[in-house]
Amino acid sequence: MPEERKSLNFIEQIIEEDLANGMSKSDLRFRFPPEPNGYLHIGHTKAIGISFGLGEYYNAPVNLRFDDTNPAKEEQEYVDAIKEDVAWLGYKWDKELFSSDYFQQLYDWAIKLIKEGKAYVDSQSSEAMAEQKGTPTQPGVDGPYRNRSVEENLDLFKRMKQGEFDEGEHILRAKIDMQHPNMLMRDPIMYRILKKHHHRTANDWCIYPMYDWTHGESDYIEQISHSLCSLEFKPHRELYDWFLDQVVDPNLLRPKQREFARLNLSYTIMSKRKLLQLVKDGVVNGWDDPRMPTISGLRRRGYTPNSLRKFVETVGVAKRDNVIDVSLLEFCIREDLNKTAPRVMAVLNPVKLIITNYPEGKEEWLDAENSQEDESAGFRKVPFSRELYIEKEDFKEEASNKFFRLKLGGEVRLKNAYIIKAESVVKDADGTIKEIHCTYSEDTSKKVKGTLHWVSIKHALKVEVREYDRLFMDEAPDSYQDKDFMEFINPNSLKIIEAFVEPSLKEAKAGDRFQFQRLGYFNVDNDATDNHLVFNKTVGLRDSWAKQKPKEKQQSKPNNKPQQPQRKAIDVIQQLGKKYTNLPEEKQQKTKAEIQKLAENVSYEELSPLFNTAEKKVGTRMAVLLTLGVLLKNGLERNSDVEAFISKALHDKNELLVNEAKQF
RNA sequence: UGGCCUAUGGUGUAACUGGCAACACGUCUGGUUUUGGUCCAGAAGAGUCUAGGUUCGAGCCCUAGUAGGCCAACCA
Repeated sequence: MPEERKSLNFIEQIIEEDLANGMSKSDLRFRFPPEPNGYLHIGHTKAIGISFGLGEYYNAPVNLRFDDTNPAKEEQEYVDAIKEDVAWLGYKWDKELFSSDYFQQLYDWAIKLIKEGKAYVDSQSSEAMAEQKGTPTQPGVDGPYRNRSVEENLDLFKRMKQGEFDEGEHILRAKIDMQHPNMLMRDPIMYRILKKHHHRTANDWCIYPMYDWTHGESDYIEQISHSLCSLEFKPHRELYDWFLDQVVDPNLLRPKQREFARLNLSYTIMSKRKLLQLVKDGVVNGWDDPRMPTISGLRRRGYTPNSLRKFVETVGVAKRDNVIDVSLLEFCIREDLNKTAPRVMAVLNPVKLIITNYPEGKEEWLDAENSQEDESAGFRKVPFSRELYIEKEDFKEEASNKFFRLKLGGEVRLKNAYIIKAESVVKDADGTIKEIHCTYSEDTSKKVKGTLHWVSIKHALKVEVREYDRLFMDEAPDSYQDKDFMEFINPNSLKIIEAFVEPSLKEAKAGDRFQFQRLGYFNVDNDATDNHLVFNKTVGLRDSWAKQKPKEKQQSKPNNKPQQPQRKAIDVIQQLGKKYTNLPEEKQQKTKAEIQKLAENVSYEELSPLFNTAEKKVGTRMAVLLTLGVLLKNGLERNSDVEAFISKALHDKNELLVNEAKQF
């Protein structure tokens, strides 16, 4: 197999290098370390995809480790939700672990550090310590307790553990360097007193280790080879390494922290704190509200694990800040559902249609294809009768011939059924259309441009449909320092309507996904009951008609815009010039002729700014020179700028340029 | 008066470690179609933040700028 060389992202490259440098493949081990203080969102999906993806790729174990060092915020509910989400995405963790499993080991190591004079108990207020810490631009100063004796530190720390002090009275700090340029190295806190119930260790502890002290050591205990996290932890790496230095056994594997850019999605927010606010303020109905960017929200909305995995894979891994367009997410779910979702007919915004030449009381059960993308999906029966619902949007009394749908006197195909012709409408006093009267023909072989979906009124099921729009109206709602993200909430993000669906949907179960033909993908919400179906709109179909409509309006106005603004000759010349020097000679000649031809349409005013082109852009200067030649031939007078440009070309190192300049 | 990171079409990532900038989404044409969907064919759009330098040759290496991000929680 000629094995197409797949390009590796920078993390994969690091791993490949480590492997090349002697690390054994069997030493590879990863971890996903969520804090159980909220639900996972789509940003976490990226982190999960990276670490678990690497695990799958290298057939290496991946631990699910809950980083639970802050009993004030963490709850069992979140642990359960996180496990459910990771499993739902289709990943299998090796071990389910908790940082709290390591509290004793961490404590023992802390004692060791104290004994070695590398940690001390500080007894100041947090304000005093903050002041001594300095700022990013100013070094810190040593505090008064920095040089306590080992004995005193040991005594104090043990008494902290025994609960002799109140919260805030003492903390344990690493003794590093208060003047360090990296603020995290200015004697970071290792332990604080927290007299809180912990979801796992209950009241066993009243001192809890901080993130930095816990994380690297946990990685080390688990022998994680590559500890991957997001970019904001980059400055922590130095401290991560320092803490590791204090305890590592050179015979054991030493974990390596590497950082990637987190995922951002347009028109949404990704902060757990802000997501929690949406839940608490009742803006949404819980963490799994289908408008939420949480994994549980997307699941309820109808997204598939596959689509999400494909999405994070497509997005890639790098180190620069990014904002992914939601359209990519939508593409991924459409792509997946197009292949897998059975098609059905549903009318969301009905208008009554009567087929006047169809016998009253007659009904037929017609064959309908379940999926044109999947032959094995087979057929089902849909009932047809004299009175139907179609979408209001699908009918106009009059319309241009760009409108493929039904209009008076026009013909259209009813999906899976007959061709009908609109004859007349019945309106109420306001002029609202109440009924459309049609005739039908049983000849279905005729070619007509439009095909409409429909349901038989008599047989249709009345259901609830929840249509969602983006939760925020701004592309980056939490990017403003002077505005709160809540200001951008879209008041119309949820629309609940009553709709009619074909009777085959009667037995649909929560979670089932369908394509409502010509409309979009929908799934059955958990709120559905046996006699009240509820559907969520996952995503609409691509709609090139919706895109055209605004254009149609514009066309009614006097249309005097040039269709395609002709590109300026000078721009084309610049473009040709770019590659000039790299071209083989034959092509150069061709390009040269092209430039000279275009030059006829260039003015001096357009050309002169290009005299300042950077020296190394030889190609562009070449093109400018050629153009200048044409202008001079056509009677342009030489001025000092022109002379200077030519002379500079004459003295260039590039032979081509010099030769050309010699022509002048 | 700091430290660290980043800079490639509208967006996101590539470019075999120096050889005429590729892929996906999006946009626009055209074709097929009992979904204005899917599918198929094609197009436009970046000379790689700027300025120097090294080189026959630079997105890639060097120097100096510029812009953006992160760092001052007893959060993770």
